[in-house]
Amino acid sequence: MADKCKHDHTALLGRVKGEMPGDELLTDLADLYKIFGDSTRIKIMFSLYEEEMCVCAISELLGMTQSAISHQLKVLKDAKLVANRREGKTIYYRLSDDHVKTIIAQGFEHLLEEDQ
Amino acid sequence: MADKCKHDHTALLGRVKGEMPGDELLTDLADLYKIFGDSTRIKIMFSLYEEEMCVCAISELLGMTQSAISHQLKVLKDAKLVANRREGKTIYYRLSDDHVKTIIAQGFEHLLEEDQ
DNA sequence: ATTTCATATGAACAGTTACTCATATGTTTA
DNA sequence: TAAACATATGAGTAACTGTTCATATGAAAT
Repeated sequence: MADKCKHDHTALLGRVKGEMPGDELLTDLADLYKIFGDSTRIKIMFSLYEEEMCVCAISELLGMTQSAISHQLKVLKDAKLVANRREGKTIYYRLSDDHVKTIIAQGFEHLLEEDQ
Repeated sequence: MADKCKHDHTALLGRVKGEMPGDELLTDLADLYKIFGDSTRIKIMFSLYEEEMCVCAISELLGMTQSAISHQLKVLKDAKLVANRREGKTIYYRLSDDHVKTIIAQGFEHLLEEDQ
């Protein structure tokens, strides 16, 4: 699978392989970032940054259908990035974790530094 | 586009809209995370965490074709997440920014906390 | 009980993406 | 100059993803 080249990488590869986390963990990490990698989901998470919101409020805020928002909320909930509570017919969503805020803030910092 | 509901969200939406960054910035943020959301690219970035590597070394380390790695390195370079230098026929890649490390580390923290 | 309202969900479709294969580019060595 | 080597890149393809549309679920009100 990996193409051959004439370099001798044995020492380097030994070192790097030792430091690398396992495949499974790296895949999990990629899957986590995949969820942040969609503007609709990012907007949903930003909407919930300060306070909880019901589905139709998010839908109205983002100008998207309730169905589209619900589908994405499911993705976010499966990843445990948001949680919800029911109050009658209405379901309120919130960020489930302060890490979500930290991750978003970190990405922002990167973006803003780049602009300089 | 957004479905109607009987709730009155005017106050809430006013507040949240004021706090939300612009659409363009949120899209840029999603695009940044999109790049982290692929296990091959994550593995490449981890490979470069401690020291620079040439393309064929990465290819050998990950057990993938040189072409596949080169394609992904281009994505990473276009996003300015990696940089490279030439030394004869060989091209060495490195992380272009300490932010890359911070972003990865942040995601890891989230994953590890979840496991508890 | 039936209707209304808020949300969830399955199927289908269009757009995107990551890899493979073949080939091109750029550098060194013979 | 030609051959060998390291890397880059375009086209093609299979798999994935986000939205829409239609419908289902679950709770409250009539």
